[in-house]
Amino acid sequence: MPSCMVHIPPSVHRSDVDCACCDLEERAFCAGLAQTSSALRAIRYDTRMDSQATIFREGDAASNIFTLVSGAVKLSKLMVDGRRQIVGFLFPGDFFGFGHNELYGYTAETLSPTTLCRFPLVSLDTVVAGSRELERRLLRRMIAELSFAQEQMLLLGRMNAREKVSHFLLMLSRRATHRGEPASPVAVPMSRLDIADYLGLTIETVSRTLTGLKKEGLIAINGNSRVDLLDYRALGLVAGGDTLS
Amino acid sequence: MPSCMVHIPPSVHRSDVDCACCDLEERAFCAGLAQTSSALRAIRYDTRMDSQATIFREGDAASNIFTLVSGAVKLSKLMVDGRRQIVGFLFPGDFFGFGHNELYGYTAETLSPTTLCRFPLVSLDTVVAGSRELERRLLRRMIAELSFAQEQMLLLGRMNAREKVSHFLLMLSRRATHRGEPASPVAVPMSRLDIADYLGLTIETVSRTLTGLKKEGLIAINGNSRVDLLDYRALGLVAGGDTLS
DNA sequence: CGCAACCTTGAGCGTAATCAACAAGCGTGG
DNA sequence: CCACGCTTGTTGATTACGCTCAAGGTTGCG
Repeated sequence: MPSCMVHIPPSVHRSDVDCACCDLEERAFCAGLAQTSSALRAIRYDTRMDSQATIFREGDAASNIFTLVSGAVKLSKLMVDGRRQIVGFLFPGDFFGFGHNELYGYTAETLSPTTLCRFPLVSLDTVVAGSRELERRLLRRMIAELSFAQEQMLLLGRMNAREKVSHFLLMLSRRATHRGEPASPVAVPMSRLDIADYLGLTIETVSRTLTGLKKEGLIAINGNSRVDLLDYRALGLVAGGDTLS
Repeated sequence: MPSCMVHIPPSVHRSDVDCACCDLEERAFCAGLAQTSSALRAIRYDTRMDSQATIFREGDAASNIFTLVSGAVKLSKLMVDGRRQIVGFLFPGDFFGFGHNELYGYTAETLSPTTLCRFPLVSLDTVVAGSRELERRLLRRMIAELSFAQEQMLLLGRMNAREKVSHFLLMLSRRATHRGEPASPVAVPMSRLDIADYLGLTIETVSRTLTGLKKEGLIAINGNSRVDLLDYRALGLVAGGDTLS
């Protein structure tokens, strides 16, 4: 890894680092294109952020889209009285920031120190117009996102606490393997409160359910941010026979 | 309305009716394009279906996408034990049928006698490749759909029964006005069970909540499939201050 | 090492689910 | 045209799952 290790100053800066250094490989929506599309590379900004930082807020003018390069991000929506729903957790390779009616529909915050690839939307529009392949990929990603959102609706509307938590752990594991990490000691970068707001539960119920699964020997808990999945088969059963038709 | 009133045989047939007869105007994703894109027009099939008919099932090979021309459609996901989550209700102008991994992620059924515009996906791919504008519109629609799905997550995860039902009625009303129908005596083409499976409630709770709202004078109920919204302001308050930031 | 944030555990409560009976539409056929 | 039966919706009584309120433990960071 030669020029990839070059010093990257903190915070935001115009990137002159070649996309070849991006270790996301085929997982990013822009994978492979940045090499071919100098236009895309030209509008790219690297952004480094601390843990627990706000990337943008619900209702802000949607002016950028982002690819998550390293770290983790949560997307959330708020009600006036403070009730919150987390609508997504993002990991390296995921993208976010498409707004409806020019506004972001959710708040985006980092869960850990994070590296982002930022694309100004106006510039991106013109770039997309120049790349059939890029637009095609964006469409495909949106379809996958929507499909995932519908799965989540099933979880929120029809699963009980045990099913929700099991499903959540299996999802973390599946996504970890998808980006080349081990399936079992799975990293849980989000707090219990975040998990609760993602699953439509309270923090107490999440905690109780996790201890329940632990006592049954399905999982082991290491220091609150790491969970071993000891019995996938049983967890899958608890998760309640995924949407079978 | 001249040639628009031509006889259309029942069931599926290759359409030779001009899209100009489509009264969806700018609401359909293909609006305006069918006139200009003879390719799109060429692959279009009209489909008529009875009420309570299955258009496709969750897990079927995704081979078509559809635009709803008239009638209403529900999209649902099933769990092995029969629990069901409705992930969307569709009205004229809406489109559906994009599958993830070549498979439909939900079952689509009609709620009333329905007219569909069906586009074979393989053909559409090539058509889309020929129309920048078409692809752009599809992407925009997907973003709007995703945004709506995230709203629904907030509803399913964080709202109580009263808020869910009020929100639901207001949504029906808003969408009715969007397609040029009156806001208040709003058509409710779906059963109580469908509403329950959409809101993550039981049929009894939906019923009780509706009678509750009726007794408070916020709505009036006409024959189970028509509701008058008597007090938008109050309903909006009950709906619990929409996602405010 | 000390403190503060986060997590766990417990007791009691409340909302919506469940179980059950009844009413109201609605389509069919006598 | 009305009676019948079936489907759909409403209402009631009771239960249970997860929420709330409260206290006690951990963890990790300065």
